[in-house]
Amino acid sequence: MDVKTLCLGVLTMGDASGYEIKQKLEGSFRRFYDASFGSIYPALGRLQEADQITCIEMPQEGRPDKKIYSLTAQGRASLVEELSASLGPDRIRSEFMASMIFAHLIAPERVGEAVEARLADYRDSIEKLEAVEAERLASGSRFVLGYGLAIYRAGLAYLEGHRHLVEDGAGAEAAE
Amino acid sequence: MDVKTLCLGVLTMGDASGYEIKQKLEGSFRRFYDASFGSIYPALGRLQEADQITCIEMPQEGRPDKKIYSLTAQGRASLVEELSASLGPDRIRSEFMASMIFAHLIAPERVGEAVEARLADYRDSIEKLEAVEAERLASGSRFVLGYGLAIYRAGLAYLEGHRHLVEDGAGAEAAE
DNA sequence: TTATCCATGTAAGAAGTTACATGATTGA
DNA sequence: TCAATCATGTAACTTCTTACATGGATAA
Repeated sequence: MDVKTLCLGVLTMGDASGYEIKQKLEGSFRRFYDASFGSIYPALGRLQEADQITCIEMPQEGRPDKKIYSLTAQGRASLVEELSASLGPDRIRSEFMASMIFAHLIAPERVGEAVEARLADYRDSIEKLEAVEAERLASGSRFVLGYGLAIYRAGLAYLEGHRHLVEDGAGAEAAE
Repeated sequence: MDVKTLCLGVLTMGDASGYEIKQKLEGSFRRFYDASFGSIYPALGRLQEADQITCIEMPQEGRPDKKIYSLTAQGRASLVEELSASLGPDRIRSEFMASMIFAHLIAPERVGEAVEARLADYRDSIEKLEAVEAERLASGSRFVLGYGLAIYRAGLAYLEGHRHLVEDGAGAEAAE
C-alpha cells in the first residue's frame, strides 16, 4: 500500500492538511503503515493532479499557508477500488527475529539486552493499545486494534516463555 | 537489515552461491526477510570487494560458472558487530489490516473474500511451520520457528473470533 | 537558550524490485 | 511444446527516507 492510498484513506475520516495526515498516521495505525513528509507532500500533489483530491488554501501568518485537502468522488472511488483488489501478504520485518537465528554468535549480554528491549517494547505497545477507548471506535478500527493486541500479547507470552532458548548457552562461539 | 547482512548470515550456515543464498532465504526465514537476485548479486560483489567474503569459481557446462562464496574472519566479525548493535523495531506491513479499517467502504463479498484468503494463508503457514522437525534445529532457529507459530496461531484465533466486526454491516456505504 | 510545534516543500541518495539478456537440461 | 530449474548479471525504474531550506511562536 503506497503513500497515495494511505492519504486517501486518512482523508475519508475528514479533510486534512499534509501535516495533519502525518499526525493521524502516527496515531492509530502507525504499526501498519507510516510515511514521512518527504513522501506525503509529493503524494498529495500527484493526487490533486489526478483530481482525486481538492485543496483549499488557508492563509496563515508567519508560516506557509495551510492546504486543506478533501476527497473527490473519483478519489473515493479509486480508494475503494484499491481496497477491493487483492491484498498483498502480511510482511513482518523483524531485525530481532532475524538476529536471534544467530544468537549463538552474539555475546550473551547483548542477547539479554535485545530480549529485554523487545519485552519492554511489547509491554509499552500493549499498554498504549489498552488505553484506547475501543467502544468509541468504528468497528473496522476496533477490529484492527484488537488484532494488534492479540498479536502483541502472543508475542510477549512467547518471548517470556522461550527466551531461554536464545539466552542459555548463548555466546558459545562469541566467547571463544 | 540489508541484503549484505542477510548474505553474511546465510553464509555462516555454510558456503553457498548467490543462487543458493536466495533459496535458503526462501526456506526458513522468508517471513522475516527476502531478497531478489537483483539485490543479492550486487551485494555479494560489494562484500567481496570489502574482503568480507571470498569466492571460488566452479566451472560448469552450459551455464555460467558457479561462484561459491565463503565468509572471511572479517566478514564474520562484521556480522557479529551488526547483530550486536541495537536492533530496529519490528514492523508489520499488512495491507489486509490497513484495508479493514475501511471495511465499511468495501463491498461485503470482497471483505468476506479477503478474510477467507487471510484465514487460508494463516492455516497454510501454520501447517508448514508445524511440518518442520524442530528438534533438529539449532536453538536460535527453533526459537524463531516457535515465535512464528505463536503469532500465526494468535492471528488465526483472533480472525476467527472477530471477523464479524468487519463482515456484519459491511458495505453500508458501498451499497449506496 | 534550546527544543518543539506548526507548515510546506525540494533534492539527493539509499535500497530495493522487475524485467531483461543468455542458454543448456529436464520433466510434464 | 512449454515451463521450470539452474546460474549469473545489468539496467531501468520505483519508492521511500533523510537532510535541507524557511521561519515565527511557544514552552522548558
